[in-house]
Amino acid sequence: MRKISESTIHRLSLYYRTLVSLQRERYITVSSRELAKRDKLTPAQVRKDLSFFGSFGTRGLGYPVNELKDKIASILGLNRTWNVALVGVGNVGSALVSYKEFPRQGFVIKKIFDNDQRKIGKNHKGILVSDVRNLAKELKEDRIEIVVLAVPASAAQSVVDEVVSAGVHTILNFAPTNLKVPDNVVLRTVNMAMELEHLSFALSNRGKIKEL
Amino acid sequence: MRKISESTIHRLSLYYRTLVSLQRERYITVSSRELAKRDKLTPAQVRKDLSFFGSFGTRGLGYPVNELKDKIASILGLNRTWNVALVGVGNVGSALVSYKEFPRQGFVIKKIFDNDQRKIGKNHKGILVSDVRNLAKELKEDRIEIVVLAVPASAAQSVVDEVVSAGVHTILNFAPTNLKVPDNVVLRTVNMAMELEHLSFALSNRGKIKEL
DNA sequence: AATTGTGAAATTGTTCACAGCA
DNA sequence: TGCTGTGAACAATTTCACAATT
Repeated sequence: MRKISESTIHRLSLYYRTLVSLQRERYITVSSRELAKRDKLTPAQVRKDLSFFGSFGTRGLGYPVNELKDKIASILGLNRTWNVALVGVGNVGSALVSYKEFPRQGFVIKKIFDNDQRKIGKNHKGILVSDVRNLAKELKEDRIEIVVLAVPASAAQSVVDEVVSAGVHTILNFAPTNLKVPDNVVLRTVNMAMELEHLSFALSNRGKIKEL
Repeated sequence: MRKISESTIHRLSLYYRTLVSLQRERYITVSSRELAKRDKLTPAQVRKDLSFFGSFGTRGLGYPVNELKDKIASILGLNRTWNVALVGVGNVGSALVSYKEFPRQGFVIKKIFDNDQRKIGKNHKGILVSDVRNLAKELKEDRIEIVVLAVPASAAQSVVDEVVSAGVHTILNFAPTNLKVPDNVVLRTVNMAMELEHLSFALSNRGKIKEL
């Protein structure tokens, strides 16, 4: 099977959301043209993306919404639940605990860690905050598969090192810092300042930007 | 001038951060090799990117850290401040108000809006929360240039419509929904569930992913 | 000697255009 | 007829490789 690029995965995520909407709107089938329109892509792109995974469409008719949604869910790993741990329950961490899309898509926060004695032992949405000193032990005990990092930049690298050594190889980082991880670790960093920089770039360079 | 692609802007943001670090580490010059290493890119890529904007480097020596940082700051529009308004001060909004990177990079939250009477009039980090019913008027009065949207998905489209009609054409959206905007509006959406989907995809398809 | 700047080559990603099927 | 699936054409991006410069 040909490898799938980052941008294809991103588009699959878009298709997934659009298919959920179409399902709510009682669509039975959908054409590549309609999918493309809703996600601001071209019909050819949609067909190319989907043809990666087999022939789901019916010529003349389009794609069956339910089936396609389930197929994409399964490709994205959304047809099951994932054990997630959150490290750092400050401003960003608290927002993430309440983020309803996570459980909806199967991302279940099983553990919360912090290093602040005032927070440890407290309850966040039904989850007791653990002492980060027990991080490695508890990550293993609870078979955590994904760690979400919402600690200050200064603490991020040492937490990552411990997470990795505890055997968790999939990390979503919200700390605004570059982290070093071994090659076998999948690390994604979300940096909100960098998102704003795209906008200030666009404002500063109206017309020079190629695509949104 | 050739147009700059999305991914080039993203890399410029990376370089900017790395140059800030290098400055703190008292580097005077830096080679494309060192920059590439820190940002997990290739030296050729770094040189190609930077050569877009002129010849800053010195052959045999590398790039002057301070000058290059300032140059990239100016390309990204970070050499000035931007008036930002936040709409929605729930979990995500509260986190954004406290996000220290924003003011550091010149993104100054001048106004906060909400539709919850219990929140209106209250103070968030020194900013009074305004009634969202006055949105258009106050966006204009305060010459807001960027709006950050942190409202529930169900409210997002109507807020966007009002923001656009008030003349603000640059929006960062945290609501997990697809928004329609006119072509002249720059809209970026950050969807944390989609970020996690990349990770669940990676976990489900170890080996099929092309790049991180 | 070290490192930039850059055309040319290689690779990757997107769109076209049409055969094939319901 | 309408729409998928896909090889081929095209476009964009990345990497190579080396002359130019300090």
